Amino acid sequence: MPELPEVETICGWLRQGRGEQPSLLGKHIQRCEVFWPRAVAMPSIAEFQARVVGQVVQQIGRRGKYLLLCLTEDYLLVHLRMSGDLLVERDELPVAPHHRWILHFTGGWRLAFNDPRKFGRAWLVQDPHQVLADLGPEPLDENLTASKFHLRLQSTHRQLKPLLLDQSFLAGLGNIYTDEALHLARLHPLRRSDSLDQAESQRLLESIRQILAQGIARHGASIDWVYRGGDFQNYFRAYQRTGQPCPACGAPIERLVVGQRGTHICPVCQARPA
DNA sequence: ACGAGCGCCTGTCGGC
DNA sequence: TGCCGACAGGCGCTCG
Repeated sequence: MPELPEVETICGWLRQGRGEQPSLLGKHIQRCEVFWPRAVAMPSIAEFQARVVGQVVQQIGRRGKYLLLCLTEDYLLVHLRMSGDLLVERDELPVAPHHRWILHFTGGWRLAFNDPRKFGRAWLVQDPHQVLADLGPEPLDENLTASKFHLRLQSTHRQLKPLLLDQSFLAGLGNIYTDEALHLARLHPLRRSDSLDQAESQRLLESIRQILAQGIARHGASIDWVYRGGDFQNYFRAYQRTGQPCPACGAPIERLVVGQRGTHICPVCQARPA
């Protein structure tokens, strides 16, 4: 499920708690179970389990689509990929069907990584840079100015959509928020990045930020069978709205495939490049 | 440098 | 009803 707003939402819930669920800050890891070994990318399962036990959660953050738990001695990084979720739940509950690993805390709570499609991964490392080194800038970071963003776009000759999905160009956008941002910016996903003028680049950056801010404010999108509590799916402009009217001009939204990803555009607002 | 194709996985949905 | 292909919020790899 996870793009930047969903990961940011989960990050906030882990940090601040949610309803009955407590914050994980200060929680002491007592035991660790792994049910799907490939869900742990690094280190070995044995070392992962041995090292994580006894550590305390000190900080919780996000970088791109990665969740970062800063522990006493190590960092636990989690990437949810397509279907992953992190759940804080009572330790006496039965293990749900798609739980891939569980951290048991003292005090009767646990953190479960649930992931039907098994694409998600966790890393336990001393230095997060080992995993995050190739990530591009955070789109919401004010240090990313419109002129810097324009220069980054000019530095390559790629289709806008695959470029925005490239995490080394910009960290955090996925298929939903890319389609939404391109629609808001009135830019066709096949436009070449170095064809944008200064004003278009600025419009794109502002659109990305506006869409991400809305997504975060709505606690992300909840679609398909995975429900997590966000409702941004009710405000989609283009994504998965094939045939429905464009909110700006009323023309029917079209679906095409760009870079092997389903892509949704308004054929009127987002003019196809020559 | 860039993009297509494919693998990794499970589940859902629409068509026949 | 049952089967089958298309598709799904991601990303790393190979190949041209």
